[in-house]
Amino acid sequence: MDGSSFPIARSSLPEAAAERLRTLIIEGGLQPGAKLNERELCERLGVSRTPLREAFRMLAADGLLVQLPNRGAQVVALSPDDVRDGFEVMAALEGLAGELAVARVTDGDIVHLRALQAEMEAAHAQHDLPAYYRINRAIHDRLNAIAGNAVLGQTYRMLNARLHALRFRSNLNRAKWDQAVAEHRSMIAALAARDGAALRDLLIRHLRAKQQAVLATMNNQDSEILEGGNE
Amino acid sequence: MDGSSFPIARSSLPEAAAERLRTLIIEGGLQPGAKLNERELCERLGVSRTPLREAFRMLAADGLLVQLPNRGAQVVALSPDDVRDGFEVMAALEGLAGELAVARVTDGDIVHLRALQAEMEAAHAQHDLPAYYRINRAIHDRLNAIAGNAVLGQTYRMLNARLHALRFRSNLNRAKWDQAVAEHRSMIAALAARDGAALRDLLIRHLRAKQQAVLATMNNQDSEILEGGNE
DNA sequence: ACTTGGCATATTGTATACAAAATGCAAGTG
DNA sequence: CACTTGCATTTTGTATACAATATGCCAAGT
Repeated sequence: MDGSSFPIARSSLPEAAAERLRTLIIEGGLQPGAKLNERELCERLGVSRTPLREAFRMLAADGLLVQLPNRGAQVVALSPDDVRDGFEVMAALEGLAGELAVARVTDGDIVHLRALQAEMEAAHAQHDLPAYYRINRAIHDRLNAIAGNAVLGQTYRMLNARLHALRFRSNLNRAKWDQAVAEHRSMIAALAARDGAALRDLLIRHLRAKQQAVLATMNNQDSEILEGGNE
Repeated sequence: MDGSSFPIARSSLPEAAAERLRTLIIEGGLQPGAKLNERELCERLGVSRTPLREAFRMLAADGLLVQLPNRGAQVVALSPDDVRDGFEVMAALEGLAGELAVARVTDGDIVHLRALQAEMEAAHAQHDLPAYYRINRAIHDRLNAIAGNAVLGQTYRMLNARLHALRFRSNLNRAKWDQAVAEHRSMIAALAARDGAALRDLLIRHLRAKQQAVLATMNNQDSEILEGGNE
């Protein structure tokens, strides 16, 4: 369940195909709602239909695509409700991660997180949005790792994959970005102070802000997103 | 994501096979740690290997079995840590469900839940443990439905499937059973009073109690569970 | 002109044949 | 006698052929 006992490697053709598809979906190479032709994808990925279909099942389980019976698979198109719901659950999970992390965090962890925070502030100062996203994700992943709950980590990653595609499309304005960076600072402070309730609160509010930002962006681009991407 | 838009049916051979395997695993027909021979299962389920393997992928995504590369699939054997972690996440999710449910619950829902509660008390009075489990599950499912968060519902069901197998094996003693029934009564009261914080608290404590019960049972039967099932 | 039925095509679903990898056993060697 | 090494067997992984289902088009009828 935690993956720590896996002997050495964990690669296989279906997993590799799933990974390629995952990044294609998340980074926009495959538009939401696009239907996935098996043969075409077979050629593109250089695999046969059998492993590709297993990859489909994996991604469907992750919620990245839906499989209609006898009608193939298509990239999931999240409705505003799905986004609202997803972030609500993410907020609860992150809140739990915060509470658990406080109970297990070491001084070394704090040092590490402060270093990441410094990197984030640098990226912020240089207006480097991709770097910001990367470091942001690293911080949240780190927090989950500190929480030391394998099930939480797995659930978190799964949900995150689904929502990550959207965050890429959210246009973070300056004020919100400033605020997000400040929130991260407070979060690390709460963790260092071992204040679980405060950290939980901060994380939930942080996620709510992200939720609002993404929903606002979605509504602006709604027509565009809903119409596009079908063949 | 919420499944409400699915035209009519949702059956297919892989799904049917997955469903059969799921119940086999949950109800103990397949022991934890047991390795699944593809050909043998093909004959037992009357399907070919291709759909069976897709069923494997689905169940692996649900965390009900693990797939080792080139070494087949085996029923997951949850460690005590996995159980602890799983219930921790379940508690957080149920807590969220409680909060959300308070915001959306109707009087009709309350009537329905009270009816279920009455059934539960009857089962309890008659020492009908299977009925109790069934109704218990119905109540929690209902609460999740009222919460109206599709992502939460899906995540909940997935985790629940994993832990359900264990709950079957937990030997509920009289005192704990009494307490659980009483807790359900309080939960419905809190919901009727629209007291989200209280309901959240009750649910989390309720899950913690279950966690403790299952963990205690696991430790008692540890040797049995860990040794058994590998032919 | 619009709908409806049926046919041709394309696409998904399943079974199976073949390839590759792992497992277990036996024989040989230190 | 323990350990290793190679072979035979079993089991999993992948490709592909065949079947079933859906899709789109065209024609015929209202």
